[in-house]
Amino acid sequence: MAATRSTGRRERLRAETTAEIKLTALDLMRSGGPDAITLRAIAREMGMTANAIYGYFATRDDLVTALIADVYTALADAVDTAWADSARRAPAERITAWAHAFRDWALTNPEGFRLIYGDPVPGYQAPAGGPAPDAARRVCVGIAALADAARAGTEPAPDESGFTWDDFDPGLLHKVRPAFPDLPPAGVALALRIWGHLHGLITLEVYGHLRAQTFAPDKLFRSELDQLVRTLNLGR
Amino acid sequence: MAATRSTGRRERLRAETTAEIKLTALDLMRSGGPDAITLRAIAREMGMTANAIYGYFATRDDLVTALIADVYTALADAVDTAWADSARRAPAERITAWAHAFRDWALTNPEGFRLIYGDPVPGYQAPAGGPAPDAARRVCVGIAALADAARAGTEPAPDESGFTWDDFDPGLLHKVRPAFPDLPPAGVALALRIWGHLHGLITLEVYGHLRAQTFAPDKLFRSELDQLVRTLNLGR
DNA sequence: GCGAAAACTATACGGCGTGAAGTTTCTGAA
DNA sequence: TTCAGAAACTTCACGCCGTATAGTTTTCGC
Repeated sequence: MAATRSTGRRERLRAETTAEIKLTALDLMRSGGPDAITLRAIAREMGMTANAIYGYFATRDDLVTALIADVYTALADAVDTAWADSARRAPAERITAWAHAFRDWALTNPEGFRLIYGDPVPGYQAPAGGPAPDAARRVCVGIAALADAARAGTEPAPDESGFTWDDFDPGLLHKVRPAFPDLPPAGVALALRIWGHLHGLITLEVYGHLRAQTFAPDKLFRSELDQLVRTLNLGR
Repeated sequence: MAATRSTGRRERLRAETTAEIKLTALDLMRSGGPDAITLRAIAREMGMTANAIYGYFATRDDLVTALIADVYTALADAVDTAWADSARRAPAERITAWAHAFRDWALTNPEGFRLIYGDPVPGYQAPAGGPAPDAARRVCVGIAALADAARAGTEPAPDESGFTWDDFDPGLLHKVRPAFPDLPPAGVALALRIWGHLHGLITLEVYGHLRAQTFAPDKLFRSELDQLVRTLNLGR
């Protein structure tokens, strides 16, 4: 017990420093973009030496990986919350709420969005399996929920899509199928396609490509959602 | 005349070196990703000093901007060619051809795609107006052509979208409206939405997010196009 | 109180973009 | 043909970066 308490103190300090490093990194990212995440800048900000950080993260990439996981989790939390908060509403409204939560998070945290989905940081190599597969799957499952909610409002179309379970990552299916037992393979495909739709519009907007063409990206996004709801046969 | 010939020679050498710099940079990008584009590496490859490049590009960002313009032009050429080559086919097939050309180019040149649409290079700041607004608009016009081809196959739906010409960049409209005089504002919005759909799926695929979830991204893309053709009322 | 482990610093290396100054090469006119 | 000047290019320097190695200080468990 005494030993536990002692190591507990060390571990607590360690955890605090680890958290401070990540927080400082996120601060730097917010003010200077993902490129501003440098070990030396973090150390400078914290009044340490750059090498001290190596006691907490083996390499800069490890730190970035941890940041991606954290930020991705925050995104997943945001959309999950929107979904849960709209539990009593109609599917069309829930889908709209989910999608708006997704876009709002991205526009509020553009640097975080770029960290997750773009080239995070100069020379960064994502570790095998991706840095935040769990959060990524949470987002996918969220979209599967959209697809499932839609399916509930329409007759089960004959599955002529040609998709089978073998087309999808087992890790994803492991999360999706128990949650939505009636969702067919084509439903998962639909979910991924919807993901692509939203991701594309948001990415173009976050990276400034959309704003070069239209002054009303929000109107465009709403229009997209209207069309989505209509496509899913949820009525307007 | 003599003077012209002389300056002509200097200018020719200069143009050749400029081209060699860009070519070397693209080579480095292809083999090592956008991050590999460094002045020193280019110079090393060319047997010069890094500072010699400053005689041709004022900063590294200027070089990157020129590269983006070139690569974006290559992309625009690729999709324009696909569109032109399918001139005698049905709209549904043309749209499919265009979209496949877009995706094929992206998958064949993932580094170029990331250069255009991602964070091009550490610390790169795009100049005002974007590096390749012309190529970007060419791509947008291409998608407007898709939307216009679709519109031709369907009755003009009452425009309840709420879009007006004021919602769009004049530079874009300047190219789109003369080419497609009957396309309403909602048609431009549709074009941008389609752009978003394709861009999203392709981006997720190029950045590896999609492959983490499905083994059949191509099937997914075809499914997306089927749905697009159906949505546009172009028949199967 | 002490030995060990953990946390942290100092120094160094090579790579990066880029500024300033110096050198070579080419050119167009006297 | 020679020569001033411009253009092309090199050298050196600075301050960034990640990170490896070695040394120092602080802290903890006994």
